[in-house]
Amino acid sequence: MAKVNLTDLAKALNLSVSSVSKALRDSYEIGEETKKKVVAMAQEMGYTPNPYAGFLRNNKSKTIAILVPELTNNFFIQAISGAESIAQENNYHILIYTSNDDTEKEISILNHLNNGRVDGILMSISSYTSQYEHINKLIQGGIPVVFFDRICHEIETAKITTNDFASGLLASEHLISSGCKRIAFLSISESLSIDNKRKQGYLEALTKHDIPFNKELVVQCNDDEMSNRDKIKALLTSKNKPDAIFACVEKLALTTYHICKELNIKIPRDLKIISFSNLRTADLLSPSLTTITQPAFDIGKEAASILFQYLSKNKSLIPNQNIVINSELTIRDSTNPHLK
Amino acid sequence: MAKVNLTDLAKALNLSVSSVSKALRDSYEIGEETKKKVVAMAQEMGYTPNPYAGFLRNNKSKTIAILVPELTNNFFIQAISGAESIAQENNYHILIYTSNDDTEKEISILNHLNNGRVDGILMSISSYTSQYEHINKLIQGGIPVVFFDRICHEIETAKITTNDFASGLLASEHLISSGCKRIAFLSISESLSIDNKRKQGYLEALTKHDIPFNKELVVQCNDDEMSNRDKIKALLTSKNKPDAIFACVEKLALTTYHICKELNIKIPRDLKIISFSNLRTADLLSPSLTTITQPAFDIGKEAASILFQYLSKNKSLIPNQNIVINSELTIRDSTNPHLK
DNA sequence: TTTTTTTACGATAACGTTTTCGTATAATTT
DNA sequence: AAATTATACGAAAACGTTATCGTAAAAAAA
Repeated sequence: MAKVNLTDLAKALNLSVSSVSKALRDSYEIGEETKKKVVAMAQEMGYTPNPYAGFLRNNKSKTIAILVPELTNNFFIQAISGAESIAQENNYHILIYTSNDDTEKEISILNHLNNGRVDGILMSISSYTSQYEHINKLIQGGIPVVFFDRICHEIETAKITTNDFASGLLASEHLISSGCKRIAFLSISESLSIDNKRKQGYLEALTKHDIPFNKELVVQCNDDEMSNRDKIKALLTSKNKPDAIFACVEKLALTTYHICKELNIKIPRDLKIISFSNLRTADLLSPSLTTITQPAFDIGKEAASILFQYLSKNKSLIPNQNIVINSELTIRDSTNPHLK
Repeated sequence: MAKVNLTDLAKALNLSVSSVSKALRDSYEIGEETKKKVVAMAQEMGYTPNPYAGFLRNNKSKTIAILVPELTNNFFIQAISGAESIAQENNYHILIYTSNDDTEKEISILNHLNNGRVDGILMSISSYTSQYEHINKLIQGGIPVVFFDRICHEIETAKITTNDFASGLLASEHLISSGCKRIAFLSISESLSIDNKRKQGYLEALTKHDIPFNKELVVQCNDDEMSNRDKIKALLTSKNKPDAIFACVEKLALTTYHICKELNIKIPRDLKIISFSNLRTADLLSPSLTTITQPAFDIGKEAASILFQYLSKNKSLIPNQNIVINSELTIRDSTNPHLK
């Protein structure tokens, strides 16, 4: 059951390798009957082209990479799923990589991709990445990069995000309109663009409604679950504890839920919570969680579409552009002022 | 900024291409000083080997495929994450494919992979797959396949599962010991091995505890969310409605939760629920959900480990073996007999 | 010193495609 | 009938590696 290649086919057909190749690619140079014979024989002998030979010859791999900080994250997996759907349509293959939110690993992965293995890259940068040479190297080397969600402003290319500032403002105003006066903001990263924008929205809401900004109400979290627990617990047991929490990412809202359960803090009576989240069970939580839901699937689709659009044009330089797909506020019990 | 290849390097060093290649692969045929010079120059010129040239030459791609029915599924994504961690350790790359639980697509994807694009495949079969020629073709063609979770008994290779029968028995007995007498089983597929085994465990529990089997209490669901809703709703509003539900997969438990909310059925008072699930928010649901949690991450790790073990030995034929990693029962409120 | 062995490298084929170019035959035009 | 143009195919180079083999020069053994 040895693999059959073009040479085998050509011998069986008494044709040259080049003619067989052309026949299979439906070239005008080959007669109709010959084409049919070739296709039939290819079918019969179970011929499948060796992809790597073609990649080598054409310098194109029909493969893209998706790099995300983590896989077990509802947002990222939905975005990947969206990108995958577009990739299937375009007959592209997807290589998956995770950086574990580690800049070193991100650099290492991207460096390994800078060799023609992929035609393009879709990525969300790690929270701590602040130097971008490794990404610029790729683009200069002719491998287009499209950012989604955790984007990098400093690099000129396409960036797909949601309306983070407006959503941050909306979320905060929703809390304010629910009667909250001491709103805490749980941040996941000081350097991340999405985090900053959401925070800006939060600050804008405070200003707009004449609520004094209190530094202690901004809690700087990170990837360490344990340390986040401690920080949030400290916040919720402090003298001037907040009456509401705006979690920048889902994970922090869930941590808060756990802590509230532990400390017997009643949501929404004692504390209202809103969060950016793609949790499918938000409405089944106890209490159901008010969320800003990002269109993760569509963001992934859009990112992939843009990339393929330029790849099909053989344009590796994607002009700078910011594409924004709006999030949706879904009001549930965790911010309901009338609930005990 | 053209890509530099071995020829460029060789010219710059006044060496032959073959010597440069050997030097970079640390061959004993090359002198120490020369090696150093070559490595230094490679670094300086930013040489990265073209992977496809090597793949073509060596007939090895250091790439595996993972094929799952769906991505937006906690179990699969955790399993993929586990496999990915092992792949990173072994410097392997991962191509991701989804079949959308569609046998046709599964066949199409696997056929496209039967050409040396990947060195091996990790997969969970689609619910409806009942012919296995497309998989056998791969194995006979020298591409090893390892199954995880949704395995295929008919094919001789490594299969990683959890203890489905024992867990199904345990789950059912837990419901029985919580006082349930009319336990419904929500099945996701009649042909799926895991589904059958869990159901066998369920049946065994009934027999063991002298509970008569009632055909109407086995609800055959599928991938159509709407039709599942109807079926479960019909079940819960029928004359002989159940006092407990054992959901074979997470999705069906969540659908049941939604329906109960809608119909105002109180869990666990009116209906107890247990489910196979990898939901991270199971303990935050209203009420918290009693689960059989599969070691998804470990299953993925194990599947990848087995595959790499044979790939590194250049053995493409993996002997038949069933590896079982046990699930864990976590008792929560949804099956608590003392709760109102 | 002569012979053998080791060391260090180069030439070349091969992996399986795709594509450019050349050309014999057949078809068409003058 | 002669000249031109399609038509249908083959030869060969190229993509960038790796590995086999051959061989000078240097080192070791005789």
